[in-house]
Amino acid sequence: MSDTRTSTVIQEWNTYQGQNHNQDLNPCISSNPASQMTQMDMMSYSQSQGLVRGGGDRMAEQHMTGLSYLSYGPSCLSNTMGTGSANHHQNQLAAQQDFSQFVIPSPPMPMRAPMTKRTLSKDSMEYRMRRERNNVAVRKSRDKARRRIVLTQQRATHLQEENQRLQMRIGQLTQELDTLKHILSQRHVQVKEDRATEETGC
Amino acid sequence: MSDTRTSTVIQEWNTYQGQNHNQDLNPCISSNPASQMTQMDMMSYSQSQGLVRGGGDRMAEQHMTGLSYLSYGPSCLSNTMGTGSANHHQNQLAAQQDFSQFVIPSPPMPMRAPMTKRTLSKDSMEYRMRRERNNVAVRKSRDKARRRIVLTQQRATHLQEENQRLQMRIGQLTQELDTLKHILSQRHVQVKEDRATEETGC
DNA sequence: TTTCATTGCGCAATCG
DNA sequence: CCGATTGCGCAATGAA
Repeated sequence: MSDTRTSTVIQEWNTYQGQNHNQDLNPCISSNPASQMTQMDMMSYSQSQGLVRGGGDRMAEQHMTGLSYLSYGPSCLSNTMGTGSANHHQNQLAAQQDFSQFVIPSPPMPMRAPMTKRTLSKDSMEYRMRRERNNVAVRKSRDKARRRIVLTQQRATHLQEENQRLQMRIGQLTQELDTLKHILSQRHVQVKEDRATEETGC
Repeated sequence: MSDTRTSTVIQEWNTYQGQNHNQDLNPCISSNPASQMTQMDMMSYSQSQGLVRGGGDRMAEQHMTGLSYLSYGPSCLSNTMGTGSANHHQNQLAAQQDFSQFVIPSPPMPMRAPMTKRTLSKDSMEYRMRRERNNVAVRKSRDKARRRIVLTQQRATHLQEENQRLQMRIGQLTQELDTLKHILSQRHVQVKEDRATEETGC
């Protein structure tokens, strides 16, 4: 599943635009989030939702087998592209590079309206709320997974130890059993001898 | 470590920009993936190493506390923002909100030139190459982790079963031992009685 | 310093 | 519709 996409990403990066994105903490800026609103630029169009990216399109796009993406001119895409997630998916698709066939050929495709349902936006408070809740859930889920892994590991270790104790115990019991069996066999001989003596004696 | 960032994210989202990103697997494309990556992954790219990659900037950026980024005009930043990762770090730091003290006060800080070395990428082929190699490494590492987890789970299950078998074996041996001990004790009594009889008989 | 390996994290798609 | 999971890419960090 994961092997094929390696090189493909590379081509996609071409579509990237400058985006310095980031940086982590710039002291001045980060301090007051508000300041950054710089980005508004993006929202200028983004939430307009109907237009360019709205969440709606998101859904539509996904199932469109990437057709919608073809339309991306390097120009429009370039600046809106997200760094993180945006890429992955495209990569996977782009990797094969043979989308040309899909572009026109598909007739049966329903191709739903781009943003039928919601504004979904990126800018919407709604969106951020959802994202934040999901992030919390993700952290929770991962903590749980981590704990589970540790417990399983400990359980295995414990069982391994107990196992050795049991093996040892079995060794002891077997030994003891052998001893008793030997004694018993000796006893048996003794009895016979006694009887013989007994008879002779009389 | 992970607790504080919850709310902070919200503010950061302002910086977000649109990005449609997306899409996952195109049926046609995804078809052959997986297969082998397991072993070849390591060597596949490893040897390419010599050419482009500079790497230097990455380090620089990280530890510059973002100073170099300040130079970024809001304009360029706004649209270029990455969706995914860029945020986190900001969050973590932003959460503390007391960076103002660091901004000016730190005199000893070397503060290297903003973009002295390289264009800093994002657009650079170099950057993409590095990212892609890391993505491969990450997938490899996670597959490994997943396999390890499964194996540990199986090991635990196996040990548990063996454990039960051993317990049962111990039960059998103990039982057998008790039986023999009983028989022996009886024999002992028998011998005494015999002797008594013997004496009396004469 | 550079490379690969790990790890924490957010995003988006899916699953219950 | 919501939280839980999961695969994925990014960036920081560890180790060689």
